[in-house]
Amino acid sequence: MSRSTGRRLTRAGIRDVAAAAGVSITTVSDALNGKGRLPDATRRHVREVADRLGYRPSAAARTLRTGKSGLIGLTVTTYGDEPFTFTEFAYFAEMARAATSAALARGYALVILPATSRHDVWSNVALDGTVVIDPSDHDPVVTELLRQGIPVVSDGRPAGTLPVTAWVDNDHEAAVLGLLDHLADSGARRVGLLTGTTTDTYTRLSTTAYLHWCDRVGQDPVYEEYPAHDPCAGAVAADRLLARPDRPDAVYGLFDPNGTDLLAAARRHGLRVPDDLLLVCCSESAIYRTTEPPVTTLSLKPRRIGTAAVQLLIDAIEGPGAEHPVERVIPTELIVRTSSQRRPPRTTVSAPRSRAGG
Amino acid sequence: MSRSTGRRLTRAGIRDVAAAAGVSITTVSDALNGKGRLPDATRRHVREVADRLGYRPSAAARTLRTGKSGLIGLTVTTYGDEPFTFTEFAYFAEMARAATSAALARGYALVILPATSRHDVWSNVALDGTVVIDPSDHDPVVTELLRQGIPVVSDGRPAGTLPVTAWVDNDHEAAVLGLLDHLADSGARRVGLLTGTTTDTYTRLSTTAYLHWCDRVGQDPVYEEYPAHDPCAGAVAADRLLARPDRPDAVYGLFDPNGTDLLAAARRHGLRVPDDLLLVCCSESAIYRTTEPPVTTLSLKPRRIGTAAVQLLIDAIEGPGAEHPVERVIPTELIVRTSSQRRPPRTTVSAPRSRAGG
DNA sequence: CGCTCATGCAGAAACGTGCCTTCGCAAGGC
DNA sequence: GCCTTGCGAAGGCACGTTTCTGCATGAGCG
Repeated sequence: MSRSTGRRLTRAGIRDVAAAAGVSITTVSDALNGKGRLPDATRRHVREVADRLGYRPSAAARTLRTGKSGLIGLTVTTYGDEPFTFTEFAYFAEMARAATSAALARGYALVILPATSRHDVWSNVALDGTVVIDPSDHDPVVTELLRQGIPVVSDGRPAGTLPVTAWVDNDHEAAVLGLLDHLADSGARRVGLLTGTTTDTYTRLSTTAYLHWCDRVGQDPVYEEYPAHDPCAGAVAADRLLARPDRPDAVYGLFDPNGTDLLAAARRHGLRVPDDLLLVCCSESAIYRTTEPPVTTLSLKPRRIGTAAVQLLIDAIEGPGAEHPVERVIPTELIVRTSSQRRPPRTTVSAPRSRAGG
Repeated sequence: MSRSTGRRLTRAGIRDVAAAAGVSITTVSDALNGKGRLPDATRRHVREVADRLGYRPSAAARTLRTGKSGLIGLTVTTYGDEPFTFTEFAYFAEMARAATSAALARGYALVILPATSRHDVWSNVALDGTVVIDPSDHDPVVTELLRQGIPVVSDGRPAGTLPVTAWVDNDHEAAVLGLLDHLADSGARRVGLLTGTTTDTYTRLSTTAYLHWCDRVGQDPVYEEYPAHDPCAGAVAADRLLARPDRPDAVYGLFDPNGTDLLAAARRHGLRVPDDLLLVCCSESAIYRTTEPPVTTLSLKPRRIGTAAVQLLIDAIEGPGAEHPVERVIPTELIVRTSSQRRPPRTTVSAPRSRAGG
């Protein structure tokens, strides 16, 4: 009745394929999904008819029936109201890219969602699991997802006792300690830090590692803070750091743009890099290969982070998860360039924990 | 029967809310969605019970019933096999960020999908519409989507007669012509081009605009091509360009990293910027504000592109689309810095079509 | 008083799959 | 000749929601 009228108005459904092929709905479903016991002739016939009608199974109906949507959420952190830290630092872009690639390779697609609790949009999409970036201690979104039985993998070790399914992170303390040792090996007498006012785990761990290192080697800490989400504040903070009476002769910048900011500040203050000032910053950008001089960078390996997070998440989705959260630590890489070497370079790439290199 | 057993095994459904509130399913649905004619007392009561049970409507069921998923696809171009151009150039990251933000503001979420026809993953997600980046002439994915009645908005004016719902683009010819005029105004005698071997619309339009300009001013074209997806090839091509016997005294680089590549190449060749070589590149990166010297950049305004594309798409989804494709041209912005000025700077920002600036 | 009409709510039909159950039928063992 | 076995395929329910239709009830009105 109403079915015969909807000829070209609606997309072809599994019923139409069954009718056109002269078989039942079950047979069509089994033939297309490779299930059941059917002779190859029937399978081919059904597939051919389905192709001819341009049949596409309804993702919504399949999701409703099977409970699996093939969608993975990826939270993007928001500073303030509107803007998303997506390209603020190349880290996020690289990580998202790797995560997208890894998800697609296993038949999943990524959905970009805001870390803030935009309730309407979160509950409007059926998620098989979620990757969250640096969740806060008692993140309401994460808690709600876990309550619903949806696996959550965190990029960044959760601070409190947030019961995530798994987490991936670098060993930030070890990375910073190794990097500071490298600067000291290069002849640094007083190492300064350019850090952020934000309270995220990365900033916190890196800063405390710096303070511990200063304590260990008996140096007074010399650091400047600025709101990392403000692209202009970094240049100002770099200037402040180099204008101090206790000016450092080596600086580590926690954020991606700090390298160019510090280079520009050094030029303004008449400081030569690396002769008067040693420089390292944490960055994933390739531009530091061609700056004048090339800048030593600490890479957090966002591609490996993103890939590992998605792999762990899909493993948890497809297999029943373990009781305890799975932990995976990704090693960092210190890419040594001219800016942190007072003597002719010995090696180009070194591991972060090479402490015995006296 | 089977319903009473699934107490905590399954999430609370609308039935459970109805039973707990002592009303019918219809009343629950109407109360939560603000439809129907219900007294406020009933509405509040139902909302309260739903909250108490932690009820979350099933996105899959809603999508199946209403035909709207609240999901928008965003294609990412792939070079070769695996890698996605996501962070290759800051353009994509900025554009995706703005698109995500605009979509979320209107209650939609973005799904990242590969431009190549990964059939399984495309048909596994229910899309209300899609934004495609620079589709090829007869893109099979776009054709299939349009056949299913799904709106498609293109970033980049479609080359052939691809019947997209709408498209957003810059006026690349005008931008390049204005930029070359600016270089000529600054005293350039022979302007070179660093371009790509790829066949995408942006590269093609920009290159032909350059050739037309050369033809108009009576200059022999001087250009070098390289595969834009290879991050190392740009530095080599920049070197080639400056090593030519007919070395240009001004260069425009089509891609984001070309600025640093050309600066490094100029240093190697002993050329001072801007005294011996004027420099402009197309980039969205903030680093060119702090390079030595700061580099003039052409911005394609990816934030406005991404926002406009999503706005047009959602308009097409929610209102019945017009017959003819909607076209929107976003103006570019030439951000003039030291690298393209031989004389003391007169202005910092100028419109691309300022030709009467003798 | 009987008729209309607005109000407040319930019943039930879809939406398009996946899968569990059943069922016919032909062949083979007793 | 009857029961078992296995193959091939059909019937029908369930997933959880939206929404169309429709039934009571009480008030307004001629």
